[in-house]
Amino acid sequence: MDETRQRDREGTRRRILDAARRLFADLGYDQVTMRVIAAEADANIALINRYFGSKRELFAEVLAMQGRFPGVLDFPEEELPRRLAEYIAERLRSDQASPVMAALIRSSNCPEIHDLIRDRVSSAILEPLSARLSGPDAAFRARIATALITGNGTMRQLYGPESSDVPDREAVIARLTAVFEACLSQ
Amino acid sequence: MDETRQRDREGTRRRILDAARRLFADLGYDQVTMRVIAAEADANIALINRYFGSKRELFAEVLAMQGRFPGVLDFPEEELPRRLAEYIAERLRSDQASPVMAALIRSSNCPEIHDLIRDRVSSAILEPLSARLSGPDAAFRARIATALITGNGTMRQLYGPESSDVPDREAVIARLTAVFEACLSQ
DNA sequence: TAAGTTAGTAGACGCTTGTTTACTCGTCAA
DNA sequence: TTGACGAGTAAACAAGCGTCTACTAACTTA
Repeated sequence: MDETRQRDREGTRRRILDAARRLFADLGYDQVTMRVIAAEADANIALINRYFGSKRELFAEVLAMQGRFPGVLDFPEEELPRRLAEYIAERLRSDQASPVMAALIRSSNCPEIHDLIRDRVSSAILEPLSARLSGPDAAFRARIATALITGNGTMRQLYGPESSDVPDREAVIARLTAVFEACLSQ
Repeated sequence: MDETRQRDREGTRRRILDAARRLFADLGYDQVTMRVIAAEADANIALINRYFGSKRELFAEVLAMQGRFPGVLDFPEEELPRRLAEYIAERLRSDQASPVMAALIRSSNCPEIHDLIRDRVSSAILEPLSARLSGPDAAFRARIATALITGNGTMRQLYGPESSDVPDREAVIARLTAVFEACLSQ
């Protein structure tokens, strides 16, 4: 590459961050190498460590980019099962899962970032969900629902987005709503 | 090590297999190195490939060791929710999860063995569970229940075996039974 | 006892990983 | 025009990985 390149610190930083977000979501933390991120971002590999410090810190910044678990949790308690069901139903077929959610599931076994993952699941899903539940054992009920959400991601990862035997959207939502009600009800 | 060692092909093979089962369950496929397996088995590293061909084939053999998803599925349909709930409740606190189950969850993101994991989940959980369900959408209902099982494993991996806010066993089983009923009921 | 088979060993092989160093050169203030 | 700053680059670094080869030595068979 003999061409001269623009000097654009902020732009390069953003390209790296975008590439990292895509790749971490698609492949998980330890299946993504610095060289692949650099190539995808069309940047030099040394710039990743220059701008972010390390791969781990880059991953932390990717996690920090995204907000809470998509607006699903911003509803009154009695609507939560239905909203969560719709969210899962959407993710069952659609090709793109939530990047952060995907990164979490695909990276949960990497010890280097275990604390980042755990804190993120806590602050983005478990705690806000638990806080919305009234009655006893709110934390435990939220934990079961969270297990269902992450488990759905794992199944999707194993079997791909389009499982042959998923019934129509109506039935899926009805079923999942009932399941979340069983998780979350007082 | 100047000591002479016993020549015991079957014994060495079994030591390697046992060490691999433990380590894969505790750490997942790609966090376990051949050298660590060899050390844990007190065997030479070259013997692993001699006896099993490759790391992947060793993992396949570890998966093949174990039978179906622990007897839980050998009950009539109407007992399944309760049995599954008891199984999960047990695994919530106890220190040792099912080795194969743990290995599955901790390794599900490794592309090298993706097909092994998927086939194993299918044959050990998804298909036998689905086969026991009557009525429409059996495969989908089984899939939700499987997501709950694997998701529970993921949560356990993130937060450890002893989560502070787990209610007493009675309440846990009651709650989980209701959730599995919502998953599996016709 | 001599020859052949094979379990076990030590060490290197080629490769990939995250990270770092030494350098080039575009940009802008003095 | 000159000099300093810093974005961008190429190459190397040490460490780790799965795998393989050449060898030793224990057991079996003739």
